[in-house]
Amino acid sequence: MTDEQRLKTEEQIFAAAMEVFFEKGYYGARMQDISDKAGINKALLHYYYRSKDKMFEMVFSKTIDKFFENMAFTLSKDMSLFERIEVAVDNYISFFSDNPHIPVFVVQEINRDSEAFKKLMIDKIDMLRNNVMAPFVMSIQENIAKGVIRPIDFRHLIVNIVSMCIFPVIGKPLIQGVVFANNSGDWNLFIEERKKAVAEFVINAIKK
Amino acid sequence: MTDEQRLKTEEQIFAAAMEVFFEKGYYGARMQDISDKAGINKALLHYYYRSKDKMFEMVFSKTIDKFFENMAFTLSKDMSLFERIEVAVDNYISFFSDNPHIPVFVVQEINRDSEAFKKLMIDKIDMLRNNVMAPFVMSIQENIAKGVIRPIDFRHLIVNIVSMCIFPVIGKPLIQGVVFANNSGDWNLFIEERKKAVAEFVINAIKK
DNA sequence: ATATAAATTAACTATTTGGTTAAACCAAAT
DNA sequence: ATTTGGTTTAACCAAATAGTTAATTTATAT
Repeated sequence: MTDEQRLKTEEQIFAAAMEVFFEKGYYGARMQDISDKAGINKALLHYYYRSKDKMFEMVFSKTIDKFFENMAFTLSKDMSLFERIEVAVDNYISFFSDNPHIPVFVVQEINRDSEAFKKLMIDKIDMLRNNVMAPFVMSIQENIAKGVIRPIDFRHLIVNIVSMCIFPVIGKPLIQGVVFANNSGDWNLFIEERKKAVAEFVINAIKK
Repeated sequence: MTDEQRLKTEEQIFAAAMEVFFEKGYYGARMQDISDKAGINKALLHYYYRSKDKMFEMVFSKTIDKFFENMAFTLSKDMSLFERIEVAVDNYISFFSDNPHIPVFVVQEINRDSEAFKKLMIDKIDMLRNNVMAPFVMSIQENIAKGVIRPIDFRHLIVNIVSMCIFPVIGKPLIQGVVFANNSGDWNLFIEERKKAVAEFVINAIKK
């Protein structure tokens, strides 16, 4: 069996594992379901990934990486504060709604075992804080000093932005019920609109 | 055995079931854990609540009720739009942070079986829409007409408010990592601050 | 006090689940 | 052709799990 095929099998398993863990979470995921989805024998799961725990750990770790990479990507550019906000919001909403399982999965699992998550996060946190937080916070301070925006606690601002981008995806059934009365309306249109709506909302909230 | 004692047993079981389902979710909850926590024999669970499914259904239903009641409570008063926002935000943040397991549980379970949730919600949705949404939306339209606030899509406004109130609770480990660098700072203080910060943020965002 | 009905338990069952094992398979090297 | 080493599978195992049963205890009514 060639290297390509070996990798293919391993990757197929991993892809299947992601799907199942995303949909069912750690407790709900079944090794049998994963091997069925990958089209291989269940024993192969343990051949390539020793245990459910190890397998989950790799899926979770990779997902957190992807999550953080996306959080870090856009804000590292050199832009004005308002541009930064526009681009970040657009990027976050795109990412979350293109990968709707990820936010639900991440929220579920960081609350199931928050210590494991914090340990996992330690390595990536500095990158995020240096590349994203720091320049963003500096930009905020500058604009406050220049009198362009109101004085505001950057922690609340950041949490506000992320909340508005991420919650609609994880609260979709709730929002569809309350806002759309389950007529489901055009959810994709609603999310598309939010890219502009949220950015405007934030900028209006801080602009003097 | 007296009526009080009978009720006491049933209620103890229910309370234990809530705790375990809140903490572990449907898939992670174990009937044995629930009976241990209630201090009774496992068979009693089935004596009072036929199955895990039925028991979960009752816990979930009661939780959704509590959730919706809280969402509905404050906005039903007769206040100005800005007062409404202040009171609603204060109330939502208080409720969610006093019952931090509820938002995580609800988000987890509405995504696990969103159809079951929608069915459950149908009865309560009209109440919520009539008592909360309708007067709030009317107030928004009035204030737009009077030129007090910018024209804004009420759906996005509502989703924004709820997002900023609920997400910090369900994303706590993430936020603690990114914003507090896991020094955990004073989380309770941060949440307390948000009651004012979010209300101000929203009002500034819409005020002309 | 005794009969009756409800509450409670210990012990059990059937099924599911993560994980193992030994044999079969297959590709490449000799 | 045969050996060799990694890959894959069918069959199996032990523990866990939701649910059941039959017996015991407790409370209530007569």
